[in-house]
Amino acid sequence: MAKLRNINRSLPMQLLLARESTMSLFRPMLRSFGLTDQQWRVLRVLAGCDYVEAFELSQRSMILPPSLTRIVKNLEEDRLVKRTTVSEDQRKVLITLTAKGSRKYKQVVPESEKIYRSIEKKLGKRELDDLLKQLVILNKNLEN
Amino acid sequence: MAKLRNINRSLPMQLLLARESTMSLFRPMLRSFGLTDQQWRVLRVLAGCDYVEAFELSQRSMILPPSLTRIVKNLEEDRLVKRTTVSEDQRKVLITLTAKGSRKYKQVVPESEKIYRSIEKKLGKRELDDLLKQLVILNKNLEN
DNA sequence: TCATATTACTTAATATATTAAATAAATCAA
DNA sequence: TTGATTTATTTAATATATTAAGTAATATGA
Repeated sequence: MAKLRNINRSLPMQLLLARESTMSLFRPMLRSFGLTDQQWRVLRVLAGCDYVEAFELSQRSMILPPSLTRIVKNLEEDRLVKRTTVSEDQRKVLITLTAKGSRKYKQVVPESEKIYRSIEKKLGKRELDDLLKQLVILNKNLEN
Repeated sequence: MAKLRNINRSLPMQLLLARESTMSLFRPMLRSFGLTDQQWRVLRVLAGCDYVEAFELSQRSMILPPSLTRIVKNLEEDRLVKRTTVSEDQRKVLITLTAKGSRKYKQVVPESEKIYRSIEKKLGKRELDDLLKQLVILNKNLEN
């Protein structure tokens, strides 16, 4: 019978496993702040600039527009972000962090970095840097 | 303001991006066979053995039990898999591939390998092997 | 034996992913 | 200028993820 390559030699499966074993270290911390993984990705992008258009936010947080619509709606209900429209182009929606959202972000950052450093310790700084470098190259070479 | 590391230096984000850029190459092919990513992961595990218990299938396909329940139900409706119980322990559910499921699997394998080889070509075989090796190490070192 | 705990899985509730279709504003072409 | 197209986002429908709770079968211990 035609057989597929073993899990250990499957790039998609190893990436899935790696993403999961990594995120499982951050998830309890994020949950303790009442945040989902995706909500944190959104806050993180917003913290880097004054406002972002929905489409750009979608790309930078790696969340497709339909999901983003709901996620932003939920974050808005939690008063962590605010949506506004611009008169120049009324199709566009600008999203910004509220003061409350900014405070939340500042609370999470040091905890996130703490976890990151523990990963660095487990894997070795050089090994981690090397892996990151290769992932960046892969992402560049496979981008459509 | 406390700032988080850049996306390019974030392991979770680079892994997410890498997983996505890789899977986006397989997805259209899987869809053309009427399969979701997760359904394919299930078929793939089942093809490797005569039958699997639900819990083991859950682990090996990296799908949590509640999701697996529905996915197997859908695959069963499509007549690609079959569920049976054993009299020794009536809590357990065994899942097996049907003849139709096995045919589907055999159709997908060569297409999957074709895509895999094109990735190998884009990234270079040595680079890909090296990356895989590092991911396996990461997964071993971070496993709880 | 019988109450208790554990195991294996399912159900439920909420959040997200994916694809297609809809909507509304802006742009373009004749 | 107006009808067609494009752009930006949302809605809809179905599939999956996550966490907690529920159910039924099995194992354990007094």
